[in-house]
Amino acid sequence: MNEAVRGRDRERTEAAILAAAEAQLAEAGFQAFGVNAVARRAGCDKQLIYRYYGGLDGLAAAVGESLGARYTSPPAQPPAQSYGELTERLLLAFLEQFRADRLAQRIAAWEVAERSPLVDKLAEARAQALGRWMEEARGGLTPPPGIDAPALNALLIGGIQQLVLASMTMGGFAGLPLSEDRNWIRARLALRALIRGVYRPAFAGADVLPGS
Amino acid sequence: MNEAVRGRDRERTEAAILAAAEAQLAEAGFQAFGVNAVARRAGCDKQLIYRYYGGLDGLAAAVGESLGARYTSPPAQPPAQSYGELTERLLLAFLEQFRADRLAQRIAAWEVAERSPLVDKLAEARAQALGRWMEEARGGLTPPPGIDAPALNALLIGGIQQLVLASMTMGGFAGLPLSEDRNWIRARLALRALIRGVYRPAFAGADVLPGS
DNA sequence: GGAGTATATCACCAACCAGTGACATATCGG
DNA sequence: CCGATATGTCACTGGTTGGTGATATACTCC
Repeated sequence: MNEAVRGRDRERTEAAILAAAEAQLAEAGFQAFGVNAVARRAGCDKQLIYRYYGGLDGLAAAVGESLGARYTSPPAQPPAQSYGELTERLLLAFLEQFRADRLAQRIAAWEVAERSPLVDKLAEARAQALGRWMEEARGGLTPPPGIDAPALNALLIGGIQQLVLASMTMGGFAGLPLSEDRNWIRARLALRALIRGVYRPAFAGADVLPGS
Repeated sequence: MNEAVRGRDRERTEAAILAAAEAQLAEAGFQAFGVNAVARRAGCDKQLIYRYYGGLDGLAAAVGESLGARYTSPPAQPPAQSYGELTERLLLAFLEQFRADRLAQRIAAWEVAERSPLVDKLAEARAQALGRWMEEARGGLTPPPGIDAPALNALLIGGIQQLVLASMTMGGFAGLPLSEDRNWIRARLALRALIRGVYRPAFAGADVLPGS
């Protein structure tokens, strides 16, 4: 993707750099996310990263902005009957979503590894996208009284993230070998059991476990 | 801690290097865990790291071995009446333990950031220590039928880890501002609610929440 | 005391990194 | 057509890293 290939087109070049940045972060991880590596991958000089994005920080901010579009609304479903049912659907969907999104995984790993203005922008973008995604699907439902939904969600979302992240690097977590699909089914069932346990007794149907 | 200070004493030097390694990893994180940094902190030449530990890998392995002693058994308590009660106690204790152990946090963050023989040794040591710790407290109790304890534990432990790690770097997680102590109480209550939800109905007493 | 060895330090290498100034060339407006 | 500007490339600095060979110094045993 050098000049000879694509001509002198700033827009195209900027797009190429942004794409290279996302690819580099997703495939090689945040440790290998540097000006040199991105420029190499984009097939242009690193100077352009400084000129067009003001350095790696600006580039990361651009990645963050382009991140919002990744969280597509879950496919239209019959509206949930209760907050518990909604939570179950959302968190199971989040598991699949997150498991399939290497870029989000890398950012999540980055968030817990280091604090820097660079990762702050990405983390904020990811958090907002996730927040919007959940808010959009909520449909006016509110948690039943006596239920601290934000705390419960934080714990469960965190558990999901940890399972996915650990499965990618260590192949499992806390004794669960998550390289095998059948153990992912166990994880989904456990997640469902936890959710149903706290949001009981308002549970009637929905015994189908998506993704299994 | 150079030669003039401590004399020529291999044992002492090795101990100094190991201590420096743990301190460096705990305080500065795995990104700053390198031969140069450890040697600087230990006040000796990095050559000694190669001579005595065979490089950074061996040093990491040594850190891992010395890691087992960090997980002290929880203070003797009246034996748990049920597996659910035991789980509640253990996971709440794990939260406090992990929150206070910067070294364990750094290793946990490392585990999800990178796969390398270096982190493998540390991760394995941490996993084994955690496993022993839980096994030791189990006291012959077995999960009730229909309960997938390993999967549940993995999810909940993962959630705890994620909350702690995210609170250290981002100051919160998924909308929970974990810089405030009162929100940590919410997290503990949510954890307890989740556990009690799945292990119901075998719950009678134990309404005191440790650490609040 | 003197030889030999263990211990510690120094000096250096090649590779990589972020960042910048100078230069070349294509494109567009007068 | 020619100059100005946008775009792209090159070359270099200063700094850090992991790793290694050579050297200096202290300790030990004969």
